[in-house]
Amino acid sequence: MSLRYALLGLLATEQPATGYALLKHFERTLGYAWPAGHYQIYPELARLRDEGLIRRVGMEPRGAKPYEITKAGLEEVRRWMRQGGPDRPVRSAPALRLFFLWLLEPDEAVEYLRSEVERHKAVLAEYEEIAKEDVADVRKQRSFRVALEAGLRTTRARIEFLEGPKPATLEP
Amino acid sequence: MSLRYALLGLLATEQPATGYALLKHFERTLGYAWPAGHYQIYPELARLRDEGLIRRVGMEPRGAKPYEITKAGLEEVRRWMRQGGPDRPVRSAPALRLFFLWLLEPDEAVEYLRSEVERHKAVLAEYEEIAKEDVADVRKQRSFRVALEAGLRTTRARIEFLEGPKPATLEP
DNA sequence: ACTGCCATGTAAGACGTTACATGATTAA
DNA sequence: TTAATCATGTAACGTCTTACATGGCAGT
Repeated sequence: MSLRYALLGLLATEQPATGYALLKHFERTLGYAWPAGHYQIYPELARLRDEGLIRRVGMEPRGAKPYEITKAGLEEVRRWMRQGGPDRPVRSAPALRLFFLWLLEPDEAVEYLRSEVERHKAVLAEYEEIAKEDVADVRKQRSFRVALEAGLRTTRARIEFLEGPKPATLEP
Repeated sequence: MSLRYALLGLLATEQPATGYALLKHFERTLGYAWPAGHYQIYPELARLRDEGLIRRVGMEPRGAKPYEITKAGLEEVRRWMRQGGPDRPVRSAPALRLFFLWLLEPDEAVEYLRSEVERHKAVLAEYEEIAKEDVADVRKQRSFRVALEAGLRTTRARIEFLEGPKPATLEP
């Protein structure tokens, strides 16, 4: 049920937007917190429209359909922000693999941890790229910087952990 | 598809175990990385058995059915560990909410961040509890301590972030 | 003409959650 | 005998992924 709030939140931030424009936001930033593809976005927008939480406005060139959030939609997403959880718990396959590192030969485990460091460093580089580009500092967009900062910090913490002296713990 | 590897990994770690015993492991430790309920575990065990990755052994008091991993199962989970991703991306509703903090009044936002700190501190306390109890240090269980340490570190990083000076950023 | 990106949608299947359902054993 | 915990399962429903499918417009 979080996808709808992601869409409502984006539409509250950037008034009229097409499904495609929203998709690009997921690819660039939001997707790090809640990934979604076009196959999910278009049907959900139709549902939100049917429920009166968003509405179609005008028309754009290639059959693009811009939407804006309604008063009811804004109330709905605010309600979600206020009442908070309980949310679906987070699932992470990389975290799961840590439990079973002993199944690998020690050198394989070391190699695995190294590859994880690389993966995280790539993510970090993407975050830093976004931090550079995204100089927008109007009130509405400041939350994006808060979210970005959270991403930067936890990613750095993971890298620190992965580069620490754990491999030794995995010897026989 | 990660649930099956979680089950195979657990069965590799603790030889004969019933579905119920595995469930308890999810509740206590594994669930922080990959939650699962009995409604998922029992059908998946049946599938793994049909595929010859685990097998039934003996019987226990109240209709409990102990399983152990087969050679094929061990190979399968090792394969999963080696080849790594691509995994399904992580979804986090709390991370999503950070993007839309501006929808709340500044004092509500501060209150929300405070409640998140509390939630994370509660998780941290649970991790620390597990760290105390779980003194098992046989080879097979050492990976559990690695996973635990990862959880401790990222949770601490999030608390540090949430307690930092962000609220100011959210003023009008 | 062709390539690439813009832009939207659906169908089938995999995966996950909630609710329903049942019975065995132990401790108070 | 009653409550709690052990122990297993299924059905209906919701969400997510993969694959299929289509057309508009711009640049080369």
